[in-house]
Amino acid sequence: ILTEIETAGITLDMGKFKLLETELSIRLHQLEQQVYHETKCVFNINSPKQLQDVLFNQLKLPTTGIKKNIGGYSTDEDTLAALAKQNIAVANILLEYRTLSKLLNTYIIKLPKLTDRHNKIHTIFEQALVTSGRLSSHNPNLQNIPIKSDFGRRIRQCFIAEPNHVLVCADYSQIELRILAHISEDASLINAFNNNQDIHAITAGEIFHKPILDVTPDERRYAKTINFSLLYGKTAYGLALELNIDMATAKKYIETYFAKFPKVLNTLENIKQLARDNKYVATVFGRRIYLPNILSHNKVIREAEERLALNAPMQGTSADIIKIAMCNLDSWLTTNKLQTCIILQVHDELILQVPSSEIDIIKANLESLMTKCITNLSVNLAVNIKMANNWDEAH
DNA sequence: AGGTTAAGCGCG
DNA sequence: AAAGCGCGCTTAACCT
Repeated sequence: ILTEIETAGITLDMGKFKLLETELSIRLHQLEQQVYHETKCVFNINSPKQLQDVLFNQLKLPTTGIKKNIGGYSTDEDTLAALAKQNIAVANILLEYRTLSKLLNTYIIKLPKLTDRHNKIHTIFEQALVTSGRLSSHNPNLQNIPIKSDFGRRIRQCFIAEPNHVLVCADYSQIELRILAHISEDASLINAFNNNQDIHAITAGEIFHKPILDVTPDERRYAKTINFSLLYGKTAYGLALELNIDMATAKKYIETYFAKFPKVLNTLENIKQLARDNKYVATVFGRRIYLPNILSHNKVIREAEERLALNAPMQGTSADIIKIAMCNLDSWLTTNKLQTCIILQVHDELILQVPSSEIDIIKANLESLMTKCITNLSVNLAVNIKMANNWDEAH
């Protein structure tokens, strides 16, 4: 078994990267000026220690409710966002500086230096490293290329197809929640997925006791957060923090959810009990994730292991499914003597580079290759497929 | 000079 | 006391 796979590579638009670098450097310089204007302090913004000193010792900003770490008060995103909410102008400037310097230093400056003579960049995937069974990407990591912000999307636009090719992006829709629906055998969840309904809106309808059509965007957002929380073993405390609501309300939402979907509650409790009994949990396909610390006398360690136990069957089964799909797709490409390459995998999505002449045959077969690669789930799988000349538009 | 840890943050 | 799972990368700070 190959544990380490070097990919065929994806082409970068070097010119676009250069333009982004110039633009971002200018913006970062402006932000530095603004930080000086607000603080009248000359210091290294990238130094957590110096920033902490400026914010809480020089400017004497309020420290109530601010997280602490070993060195004192934290200056992370949550902290700065909390300060921004109190109309502290420098906080917003620092937040933008953080985001942009991360993008510039980690991606825009580094990636173009790693290309080969064809302007292609190759990552290495490890197959047998991650606890849950996912792939791991390094040198460079191409599984954490930005997408969320505007500049992030512009970075993705720099990942392009070779001439006479397109990038095809195929991502599984809500795969971990579908696996939860399968494991819990909850009829209403399975039904919702099999009829391609909006799962977060349906959850919101149940939690807020109203018809799906009356669900507001905020209610849907809450439900979406709760749905994801289930997959990670999040507590009412964490939910309250994330949604910026009080803990009693958060607790009520979670209780209402479990009252409406009792089989999900049952499943999650079962998983924890199995973990304690066996010292492992398993994916739907029987692959085990061992949990040596599940009975630890240290509560912090034990509870962290419990959250891992809850998450591992869903994350692990999802990892199994996409690996099976990749194997099937690869042999299908080989038997049909196609030039299409699987060039990246990002946990629940595949990126293919497809010659123009093969677009039709890929269009006709990719969806069923990915959704029909397994037959033992009681819930359908769904994939979204898009194609374009760059990774942003294909996503 | 060179290695390691801590803080922080990019993605699913 | 802690509170959300899985990763890898960069910078500053610390250590030898």
